[in-house]
Amino acid sequence: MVKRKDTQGLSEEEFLRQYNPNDYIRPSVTTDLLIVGVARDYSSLKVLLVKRAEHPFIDSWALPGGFVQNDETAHCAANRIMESKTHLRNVYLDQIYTFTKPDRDPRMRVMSIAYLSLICEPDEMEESNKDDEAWFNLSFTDDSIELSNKELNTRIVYRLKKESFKNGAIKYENFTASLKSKQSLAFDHIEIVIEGIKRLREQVFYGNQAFCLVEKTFTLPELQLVYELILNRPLYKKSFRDMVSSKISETGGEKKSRVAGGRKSKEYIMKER
Amino acid sequence: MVKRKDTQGLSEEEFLRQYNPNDYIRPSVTTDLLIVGVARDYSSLKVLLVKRAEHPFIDSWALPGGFVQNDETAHCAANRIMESKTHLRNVYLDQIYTFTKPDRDPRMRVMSIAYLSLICEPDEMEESNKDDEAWFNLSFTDDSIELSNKELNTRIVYRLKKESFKNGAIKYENFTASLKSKQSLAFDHIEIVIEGIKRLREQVFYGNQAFCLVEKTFTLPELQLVYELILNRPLYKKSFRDMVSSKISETGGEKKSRVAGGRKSKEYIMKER
DNA sequence: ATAATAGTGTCTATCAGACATTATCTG
DNA sequence: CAGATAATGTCTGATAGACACTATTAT
Repeated sequence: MVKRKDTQGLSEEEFLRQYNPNDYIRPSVTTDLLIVGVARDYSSLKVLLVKRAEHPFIDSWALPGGFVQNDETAHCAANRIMESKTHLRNVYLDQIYTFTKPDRDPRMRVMSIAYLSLICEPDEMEESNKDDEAWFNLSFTDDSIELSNKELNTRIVYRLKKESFKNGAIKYENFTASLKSKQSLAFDHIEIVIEGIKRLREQVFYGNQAFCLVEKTFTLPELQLVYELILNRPLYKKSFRDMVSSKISETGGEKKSRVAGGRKSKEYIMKER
Repeated sequence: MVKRKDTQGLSEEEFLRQYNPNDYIRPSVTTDLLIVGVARDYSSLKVLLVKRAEHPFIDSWALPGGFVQNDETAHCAANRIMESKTHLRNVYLDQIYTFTKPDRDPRMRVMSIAYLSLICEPDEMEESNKDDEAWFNLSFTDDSIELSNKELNTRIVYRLKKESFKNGAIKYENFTASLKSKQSLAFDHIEIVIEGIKRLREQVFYGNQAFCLVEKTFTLPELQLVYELILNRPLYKKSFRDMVSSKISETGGEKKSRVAGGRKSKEYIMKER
């Protein structure tokens, strides 16, 4: 086979030798993680935040993240960061969006590939409340988004405004956030939170993401609470049970709810296949 | 307000001055576009490909793309590339996925932020068949994906295999492609095509993407054909019309279909709101 | 017994699938 | 009129919403 020469009369080996990567801009690339869990009493969703010890945004809370290294994909980097923060492996991890505003980091051009992670580790969660790493309650309505931690006496609140713009022929709804509290999230991380939860809401009814937020065996009241937290609206018990019935099977076991009184719940497990 | 010093005792200005961006890997970042249109006779989806004139993958067909420049977002870059290729502005453009395999470009580390674009320009399409830029027919089944152009006598065919893997607690279906033709797509662009069409299929029923692929006014037979091309299955006429009825309104006009015989179609326009 | 929670039954409205029928156009 | 295409009618089965009712537990 004849070696094909290009427009400058170079073969592939010659081309690669003379090629100078510095002719193009080369931003730094990080992976930021929206790690979502559920409070032990199913009263709210939880998000893991870390307190920045360095400039820029020193002392602000941020999503855990880090630079993508040589010889690893962004997904590998997300897994690596995930394990270093939570000591969990093989958890749900899905690429959400890549954020590329030129000024999103004051140091230099940094693009961030955002990932959504869903975990169920209620025990780990409580004990891991260090000073620089904590689980925040997440509340996300149409008007506002709030990340709060009582022990740390910290509230991060943004007001949300729905804006619609055109994308080609079709209308597109989007949230814009404006800070309402003293504390704020570092960088553009509020946008990552918004985009991540939006995607989770869109997918949870047709996918099985909710099952990542409960334990391996679970009761239907528990699973329903998780759906309700994600969708931020109450669901009818019967309709919900009909909806999930094809995805689950009984284990035969029973579980007592944490509250006083009431009948025992049947225990279920996610159906294989 | 007192300037906050970090762990090394630096203020923010001092920190930014001593910060060295070269401490981290900095890949090149490109935007690649899956530009989708529809054949004038609604017989197939079309994808715009460009023939590579340089190494690597010289003479292979590739998705249009380019490096993200300083002071522009990836979305801006996608718009810029879009305009340079099609002379169209304000078309549908949606970020699909960011591809980051370390060896996806033999020259150096290049990450690609992939965008899906939907356009309706049947007249432009035909005339713009240059040697190094052409519209290919796209056929995408569960078994295979094929990009073909009759005038250029070029067929690019991949066999598809469904693979399922675990993402946390849930199963995830994925396509892996293996080349079946002499010609192939450059880089990992087949993965971009697969991911883009997958996303389009998932969204078209709940979103309004199909309206980007027909003209401003359209008939229901035309719109149904577009849905059927995207979903790769026939739809029942009545169910389809019930489904879209809330999204459209009659213009009062009528249109004759291109074929001989048959009743005139009513003309519709997408409902504002 | 009472309050609290878990689980079922059933009616309605909606909607996709399936197929049949009517309407309008060309030649 | 025949053949082709557009538009509509109607039946069925599945399912979400809404609400009522029964079952089981702790105090």
